[in-house]
Amino acid sequence: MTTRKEKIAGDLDRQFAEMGFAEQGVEALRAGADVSLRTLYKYFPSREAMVVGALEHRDKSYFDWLAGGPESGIEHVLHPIVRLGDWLREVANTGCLFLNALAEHPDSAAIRETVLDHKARLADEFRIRLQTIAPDKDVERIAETLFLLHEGMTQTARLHGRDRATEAALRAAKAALAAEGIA
Amino acid sequence: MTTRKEKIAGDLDRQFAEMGFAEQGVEALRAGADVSLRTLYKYFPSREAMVVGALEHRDKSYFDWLAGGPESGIEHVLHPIVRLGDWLREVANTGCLFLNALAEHPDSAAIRETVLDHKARLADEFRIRLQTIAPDKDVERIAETLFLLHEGMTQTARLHGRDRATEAALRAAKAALAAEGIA
DNA sequence: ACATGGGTAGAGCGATCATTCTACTTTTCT
DNA sequence: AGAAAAGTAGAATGATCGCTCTACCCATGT
Repeated sequence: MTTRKEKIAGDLDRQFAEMGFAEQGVEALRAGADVSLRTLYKYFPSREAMVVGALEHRDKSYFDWLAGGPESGIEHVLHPIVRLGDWLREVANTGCLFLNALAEHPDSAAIRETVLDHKARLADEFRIRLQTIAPDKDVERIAETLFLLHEGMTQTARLHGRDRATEAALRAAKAALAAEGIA
Repeated sequence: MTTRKEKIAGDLDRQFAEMGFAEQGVEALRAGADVSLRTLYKYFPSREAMVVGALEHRDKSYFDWLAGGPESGIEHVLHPIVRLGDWLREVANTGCLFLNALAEHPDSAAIRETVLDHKARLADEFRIRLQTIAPDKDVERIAETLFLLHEGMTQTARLHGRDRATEAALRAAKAALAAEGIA
């Protein structure tokens, strides 16, 4: 079951993603979530808390999105990049919500922490998957490369189109894995 | 010789880079550029024009920064990525000013155009360099990969540190070139 | 000498911002 | 049924925003 707070957080996520952070005043957020100002402030007592709430919602959504997929082989490792391609095609393609938030609020400690936490967990995702299929390799180093490709793909997609970006990232990932002796 | 407008644009660039776009009101920009409000508005008749001016200044700075370097071989192609590493170490490491601006002003046509123009020219930079050393290869496709690595490196640097990001990008670039038969 | 162009300082304007508050209604639980 | 909790609408507040305007200053060139 989803609580009211979670529902509102989802609405905030969607609105920040569609319209950016700067252009969305609290009144617009309220209208988009279809709640009263009082209720909105009850769950998210400041605009900063609304941003953090939206990011936490997006964090959950995205890791849910990555769940499943091949359990072994190189596909297991590449799966997050493939799923990012699906996300860009099916959900949204407006850059990284976390990095956009960081760009907009560079001196909010709470937002910064939420972003860094999400990105650290994403890097872990690649490490864990690599550890599963190639524990004898330099997992740390290869995971860093895959993480970099994931970030680059997100940004390139909004500039050059999703499909070109997805293809480039997957090709580069395979080349990087091959160079490390992972086929 | 640098005109007054160019000097102010440089100040705007620096301020947006250091403090982000959202937190900088026009009065703060004025103070940072050490001019009067009237003069600032004379050269940049709106806040949007100030953002565009800063981006155009950054565009020039960055392509100047990429100039020079090895004239042949794989180093010629990798040079922009090496120089990005220098930039992140010596100049600033706060993500991409252009993408940050786009995140902050998603529905300003002028800003969007300035950003897309810069990124298109950056992609061209890789194409031209590839054309020089490997005109028989699929320049378009390989350039896309290098562009993606450049973008990913910029974002990864502020999350995981410049040096790790630089190493990962260079390694991935070499692997991608090797996979295409460019040594 | 003095007009002119380009500069300064900073007050003022209307709009919008995040946030709080009052007053009322609906839902939920016992 | 009735109390308590949780919702609604939306006005009010004070701060800040982008931007304009007035009034004055100081170089420079003929």
